[in-house]
Amino acid sequence: MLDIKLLEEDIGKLEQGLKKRCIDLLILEHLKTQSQLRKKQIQLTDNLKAELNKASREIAQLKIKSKTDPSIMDFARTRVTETRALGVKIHDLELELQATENKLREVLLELPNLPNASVPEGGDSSFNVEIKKWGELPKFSFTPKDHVDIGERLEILDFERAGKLSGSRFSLYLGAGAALERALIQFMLDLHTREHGYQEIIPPFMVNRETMTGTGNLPKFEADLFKTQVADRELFLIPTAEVPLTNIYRESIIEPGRLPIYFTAYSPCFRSEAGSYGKDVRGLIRLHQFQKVELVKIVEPEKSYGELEKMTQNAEKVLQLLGLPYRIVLLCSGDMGFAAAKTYDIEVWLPSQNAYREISSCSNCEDFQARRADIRYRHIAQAKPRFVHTLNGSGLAVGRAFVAVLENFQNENGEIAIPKILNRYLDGSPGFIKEGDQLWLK
RNA sequence: GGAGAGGUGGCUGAGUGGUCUAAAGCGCCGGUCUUGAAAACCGGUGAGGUCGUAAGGCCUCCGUGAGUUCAAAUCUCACCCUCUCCGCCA
Repeated sequence: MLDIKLLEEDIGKLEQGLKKRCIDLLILEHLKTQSQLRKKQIQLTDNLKAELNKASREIAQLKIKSKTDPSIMDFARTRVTETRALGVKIHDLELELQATENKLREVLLELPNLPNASVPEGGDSSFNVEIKKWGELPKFSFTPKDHVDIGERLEILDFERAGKLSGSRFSLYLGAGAALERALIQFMLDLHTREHGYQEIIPPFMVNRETMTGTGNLPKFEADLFKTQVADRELFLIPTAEVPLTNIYRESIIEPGRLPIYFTAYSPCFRSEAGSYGKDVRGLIRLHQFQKVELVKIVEPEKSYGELEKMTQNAEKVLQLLGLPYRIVLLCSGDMGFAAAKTYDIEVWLPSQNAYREISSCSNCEDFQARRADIRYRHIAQAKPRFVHTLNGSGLAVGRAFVAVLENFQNENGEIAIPKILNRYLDGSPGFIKEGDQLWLK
């Protein structure tokens, strides 16, 4: 959520940022009108409330005095009658004020975050800027197969049966496939907790409306989510562990010395993928349910951009250790997510597509989510609370890492050389063949 | 699913219609004392909104929402959450 105070304090920043986001600036006029109306209504009702409080105290005094002096009773009754009308008036004004505040909040909740100054301006992904490339692209003396062909031949993936169970855009991992997916998860979690200093969390995979609103998934993107309704209880399946992790400190003030906070979590992620019909329908690339290891940071504002660089490096490290070639792209303003102020995408090389595909997205949301979720901190004891900055990144999307391993490390026979870093998780697992210190899927 | 108890400031906990402007203790901050620290003593100590250059004033917040009343932490209703016991269950 944007800071309404920017309207008065730095309208230029607001205009510039929203323009970069391709938002019609007319909305600002509406906000200004509502904001001024709100202040007037507050002043009016607060003054009347002060009057009411004063009258009530007066009546209390009169009642005490009337015990010794009955002649005051009539006067007290008159005062009560007079004050009654005041209460009714205040009630009406409060309803009006509430309506104004609701309208204001509705608009604010639908406005995206302002892009950081370093973010390139542009309406779509063609304006993204490649800033780094890592690794050698594999050279094949044959036409590389895609992960679906490889996986189904090895009998570690079965999309037909997944479709029978749940419909399109679901996956079924079998045997060594399931073990490989699990090994990737554990490898990523171990790396982030042991080497990078993240605390591992197992969060709820279903959350309530407030939690979804805190990270910015609601109210605007309800159509992207799976929702359950049991009795009168409404719950949403998380589209990423970012949602529960970031909301852990919702509506709280973090005491001095606790920041920075680093969380990592494995979770399944559920996305409706409405509006992506026909896109990536084949295989593991775009599913209603996929696995992901997520990174979340809660930090002091001054440090958030340094933390974004570090977090991106933490995600890169996973690909480096797996030996998978990738590049990093700085997203332009039009391609960034709703809550982000700056985003790096990490894209892994997929031979079957002859292209880099997103496998991680690392964002600094600055105080956008903190303001929505009311997450504050104290720099020192007694200091006035300030909003924290929140960051999130994939570390990594497990299914896509699985795809990248299958496709980059295949040979002509459709056999897969497993990255050695996974040996400790897979050595001895059924379906893996060992040659020297090299594990194979054959 | 059934029965019962309860939700008050950072924490413990008092408060059953009007000096509640929320007691007390703990914690925290500052000070006195001390070579230093502890103890003791003294003082201070929540969040948000709004007006104001400021000092400061006013308003709101006792799980959430609605209601009764001139006046609600306190009374009424609904909901949420926590705990205990029973049932079911991994």
